[in-house]
Amino acid sequence: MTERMQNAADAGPGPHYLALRDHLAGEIAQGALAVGARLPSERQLQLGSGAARGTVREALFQLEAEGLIYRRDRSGWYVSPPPVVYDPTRWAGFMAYVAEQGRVPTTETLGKQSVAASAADAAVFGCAIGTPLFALDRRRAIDGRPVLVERILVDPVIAPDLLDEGLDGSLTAVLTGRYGVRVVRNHVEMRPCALIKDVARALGVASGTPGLLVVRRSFDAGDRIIEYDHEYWRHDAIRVLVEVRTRD
Amino acid sequence: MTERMQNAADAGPGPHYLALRDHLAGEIAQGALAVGARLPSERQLQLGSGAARGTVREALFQLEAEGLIYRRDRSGWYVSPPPVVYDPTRWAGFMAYVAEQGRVPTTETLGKQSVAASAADAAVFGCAIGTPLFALDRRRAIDGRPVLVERILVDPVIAPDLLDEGLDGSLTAVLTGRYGVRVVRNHVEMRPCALIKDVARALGVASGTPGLLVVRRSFDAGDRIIEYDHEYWRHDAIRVLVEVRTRD
DNA sequence: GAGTGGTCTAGACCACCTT
DNA sequence: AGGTGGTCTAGACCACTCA
Repeated sequence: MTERMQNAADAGPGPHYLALRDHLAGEIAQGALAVGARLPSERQLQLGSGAARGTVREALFQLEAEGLIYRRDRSGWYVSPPPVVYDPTRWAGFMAYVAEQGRVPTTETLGKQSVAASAADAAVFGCAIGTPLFALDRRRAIDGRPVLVERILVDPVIAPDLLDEGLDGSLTAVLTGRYGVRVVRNHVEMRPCALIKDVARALGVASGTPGLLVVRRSFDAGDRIIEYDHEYWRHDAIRVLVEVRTRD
Repeated sequence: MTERMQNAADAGPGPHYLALRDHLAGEIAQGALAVGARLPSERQLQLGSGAARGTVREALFQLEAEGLIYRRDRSGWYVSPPPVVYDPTRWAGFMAYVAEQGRVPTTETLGKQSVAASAADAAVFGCAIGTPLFALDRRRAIDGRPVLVERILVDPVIAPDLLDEGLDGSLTAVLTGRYGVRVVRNHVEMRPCALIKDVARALGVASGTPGLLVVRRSFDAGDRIIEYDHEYWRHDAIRVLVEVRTRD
């Protein structure tokens, strides 16, 4: 379907950068450029295509936006691995569902600290601005490639010694096992965004790379917020899937 | 949070295009550039900033990727209206949930025809390749601004005279009211994509504009597929929200 | 240190939208 | 017809990665 709707009318000549895009996309589809393979350098593509470097880069940006390739800052362009499927209705934690799909998940804690609640945080936690909250910054990778960075906020009242725990696994498991918390409701919000500044740096991507922002809020039976999580994903690493039974 | 994580370390000078981005983002935040307002032309921004036009365009692309502005092909750059919230678990149809949010939805039928099932379609419908299917192409707008184009496939066996119906409203309503179909399960898949070719043209955007692809499949109680829908959204027009009660 | 992508310049012509 | 964004060229220097 994507192919049918978006590749119709391939006939016309169109811009040069789209011709180069089609050429590279073809090599990826045919396997001449395998998953994870590095593309020729921009200057080599320039020679091969006779275009200016800016035009070559436009073709590469197009493929990046489509999720076919990605870049490692100042290292090169590479063919993207297939995305993992994320189902917010069957939330099992990153480590679990990535492993289930035959991939190797890893988590790295970038920092843990106590921060003062911003106005927005205070609204979510129902506390006063400036109230201390635990903030956990993590980077997660699939098959060694960083795919997201996240910041999780937790109310210290719920997990007083959280920052002393091992936090490279499932945070939900820690909250459940160690603090007896029971999550009964998840609220998940998603939107395309651009990865910039800190986030881009942490993921090793160029600022402005397209991404997906996933905001998760977990609540217990008393509707207390348990986790407030912002995940910045590389947009080509994730596919969201929701399965819903219509209520009668 | 977005602000906290992404705007930290604003101190450094950084690239010129990010400085211009910050300037324009500030004007939008402060309301100096109102929602729907048109930005100065690229050449005017060039004069104001002393940068080359390519640099100005980089700043604009950045803001576009963040969803703050959008372009009308060869007309200009405009401040994006706020997104509508889409909740696949409370699926009520585009016309309904857009109106609920105080916006004005419209639908336009671009074409309706019988097409032969592709290999992918055949797999979804459980039919042979080449089997005739009804295809409905529509464009939908919010407050007059086109936000998505879609192609819906329906099995003629389920709705034999579908193409003779009025199809500018809710298709699900037609299938339910006229053909007695009952949808009990929805399968929704989402991923960032690039809007290219036909889709870009139909939305009046430049090829390569970032978008969101939503694929919906509806099933009845007998697990027969009722609707198979591909929606290509402008990425700044939609925000996905899922609310899930954890099963016990 | 060689090579890579990241940023930037200063032009140019075109297709298309707007008036 | 004039202005807009879309495409393209042919350079340049820089920050960074990698061997």
